[in-house]
Amino acid sequence: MLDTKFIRDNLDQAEAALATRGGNISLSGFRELDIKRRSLLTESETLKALKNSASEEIAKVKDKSTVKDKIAEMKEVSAKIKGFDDELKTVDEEFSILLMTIPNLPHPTTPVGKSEDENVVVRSWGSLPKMAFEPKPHWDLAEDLDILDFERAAKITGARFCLSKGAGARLERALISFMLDLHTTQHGYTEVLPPFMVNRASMTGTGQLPKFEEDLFRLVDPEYFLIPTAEVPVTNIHRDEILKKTDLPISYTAHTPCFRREAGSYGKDTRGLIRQHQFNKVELVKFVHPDESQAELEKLTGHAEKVLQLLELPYRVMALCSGDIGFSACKTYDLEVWLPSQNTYREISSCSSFGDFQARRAGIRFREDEKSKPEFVHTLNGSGLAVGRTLVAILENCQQADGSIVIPAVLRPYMGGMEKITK
RNA sequence: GGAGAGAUGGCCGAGUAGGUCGAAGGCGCUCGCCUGCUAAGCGAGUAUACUGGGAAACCGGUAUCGAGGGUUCGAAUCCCUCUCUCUCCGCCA
Repeated sequence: MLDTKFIRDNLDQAEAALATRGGNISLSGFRELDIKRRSLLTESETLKALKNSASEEIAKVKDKSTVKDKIAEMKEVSAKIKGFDDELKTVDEEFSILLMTIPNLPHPTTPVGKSEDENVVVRSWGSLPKMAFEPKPHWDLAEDLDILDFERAAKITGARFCLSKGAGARLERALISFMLDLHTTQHGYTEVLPPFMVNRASMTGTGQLPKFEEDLFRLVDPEYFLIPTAEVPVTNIHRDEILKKTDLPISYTAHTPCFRREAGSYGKDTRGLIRQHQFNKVELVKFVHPDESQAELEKLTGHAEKVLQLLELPYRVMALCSGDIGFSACKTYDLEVWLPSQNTYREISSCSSFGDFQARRAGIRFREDEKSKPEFVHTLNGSGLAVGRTLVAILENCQQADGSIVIPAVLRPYMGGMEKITK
């Protein structure tokens, strides 16, 4: 959610910034509703002040029969107030829906561009594997090794689910442990294990609702949502709280499964593990002082990169352009890992700063010092990493001519010393 | 699933035959005084949001006693619905 006072005073500037996201985001309704809302508020509150002072007088009088006229008058005033308040409620709802559906303003350092084609390569790491054979896609490798079973998962549930088996299941578990251990012991994050279902208020706090309900799995009774990312429950840990400045920055890491409808992506990535309805992810979430958020984004991105470096997987860092960043984000770096079978880089982590956009929605604040008014913190998060896609990258990058997989050295302690996955 | 109890400010905790209660008191915290140091003591202050005025300091209005609705001139106090917490019973990983 944007700052209403800021938009009120800088409507053109805000509109211009939003225009760089593409689409037609008009703020014309904002001014109208804002004015209407405030004028109703003034009328209603003036009457309420009148009513309050009259009530006080009535209270002082012992013999109520002497204030009959006043009581009758106030009855009318109350009815008028009700009228204004009903109208105000309607306007407020409209106004808040409008505010909730306006995306964040891109950060000045976010490159301007229309689509993902205009994202900017910031840096690359590692050298691409040289294979003296045709690299196989991960689904063929996994099927030959009998470590992933898509067909049976489809039988159990449906399309876009996967059953991991044997060394595959263990490798996934190893990756999760490795990532969590790295972030908690080397990068200063606190591990949390949150609920995988959240309520509507939490989804609204981080920006998935009200606009993106069709992307979510929803339970009907009670109405809960399966989390599409740990960002949701973890950022909401501090919803409606005033944090101590000395507590900042707060850094959490969490492994959770993530659930996504993937509506509207029916044709894409239908084979393999790239796009699933359920996948594991280790998430990094930070609550920081507003002055630190850009520096913290660089740090957080570095923490995600470290995972790829230790796994010796080649990747590149992309700065997403204004047309490609997410709804709540003001700046985003994507990490893209090399996939030999596709001869391209694919997203494996997305690291974003949100400014005070989420904090304002979710009411997450801090005080600069004891006496000052609460201010909104800045929030950030990033994948560190998407586990399923990491598994894909390992299978594809570490494959051998005979179809076996050499396990990255850092994972071997988590695999009981196993060095290679073979038939 | 059944029975019962509860939800008040940073925390604890008063407040139900509706009226001067944004809310006693205590703790904590901040500032000042006192004290050789520490402890103790004394005094003052200490919620949030929206909104009007002001360059600002600040001043005014409104709302908020879990959430929403109702009764009333007036509700923390009465009525209804919902949410959450706790206790006991049942069931269960």
